[in-house]
Amino acid sequence: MSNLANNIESYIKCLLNASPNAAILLQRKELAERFQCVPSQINYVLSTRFTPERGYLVESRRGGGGYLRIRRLDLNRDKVVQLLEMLRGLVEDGISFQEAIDFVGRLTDARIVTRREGQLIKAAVCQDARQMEEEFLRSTRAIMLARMLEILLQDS
Amino acid sequence: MSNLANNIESYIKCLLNASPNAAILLQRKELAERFQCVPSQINYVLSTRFTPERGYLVESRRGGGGYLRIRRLDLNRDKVVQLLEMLRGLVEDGISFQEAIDFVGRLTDARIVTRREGQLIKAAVCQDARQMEEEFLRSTRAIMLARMLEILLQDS
DNA sequence: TCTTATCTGACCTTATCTGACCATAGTTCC
DNA sequence: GGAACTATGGTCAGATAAGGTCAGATAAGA
Repeated sequence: MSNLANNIESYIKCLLNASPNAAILLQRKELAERFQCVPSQINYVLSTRFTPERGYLVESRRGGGGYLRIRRLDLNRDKVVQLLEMLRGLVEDGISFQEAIDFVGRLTDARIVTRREGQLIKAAVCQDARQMEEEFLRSTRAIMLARMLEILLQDS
Repeated sequence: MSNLANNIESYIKCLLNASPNAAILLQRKELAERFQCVPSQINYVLSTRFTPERGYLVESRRGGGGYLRIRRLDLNRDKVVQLLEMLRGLVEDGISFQEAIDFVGRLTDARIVTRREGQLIKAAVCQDARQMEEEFLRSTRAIMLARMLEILLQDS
């Protein structure tokens, strides 16, 4: 269903797509006015949708002439390989379910995996807890994700 | 034999039939109001009638702008029906690693999944034992496989 | 009567949205 | 240069708007 947050999110993404370098500069107040909401609603959207985990970078500046700069960091294959390295190294820390979901989102956005493949990965990674501890789950998830990524990166 | 649950069930099925892609998006509260019952009655109907075993998928989201999305899986193809049969047994008995591998082989042979997708599934399913017991692994594997199959059965 | 299916309501969790108050960066005026 | 003013953006608690769960009451069948 379409709520304010979703609308603002799509609007920003649309602007980002239209931008040649996947970066936009805008004002919080203006955006809030366009959607007829309080300015802090913009912060809500930014903090829930445009997170680093999802591949976005937000900078801002207060005061007169203040602004918001939103950038989308696109993953390329090399970056994924790097991330994979990290992931393998960090098997102890593991990865949360949400982090995994966000990561897969980035992969699909960057066309590194298809939508269907992305869903497949998510399905695999979303194991239900049952008697397992979160500690253990995190690490299992990381291992599995790493293995799946390896497969996807090696061919094609 | 027309009770509330049955009426709600038919109503939803009717909407699904009218939908071009066999998927609908609605609100629990609204539906409850239409049938003048408590919202939780909707959950009852969903959990007894629109189960994966019966070929449906239900997603939902809470909060402002929350929704229920109900999808009917395309069960026309014989192959899919067969898969569902297999899937049903799967979760109870669990599945060994080799069985899983073989199963995926059949899926690729039948062109239900691509080679790449098949590898992905295998990668996910081949979890290393570590401290887990085989009994537990079998069931974890089965559940995961079932979840992935569910995804694949969705009309991409 | 006994069992199973329905149905309800109280209580819980999550997502969204607002407004009051805070922090920072220019601008103006002395 | 500094004080006062103005223009932004940031934070956070609390209100609002959904959907989820579960125990227990009720109804329908066997």
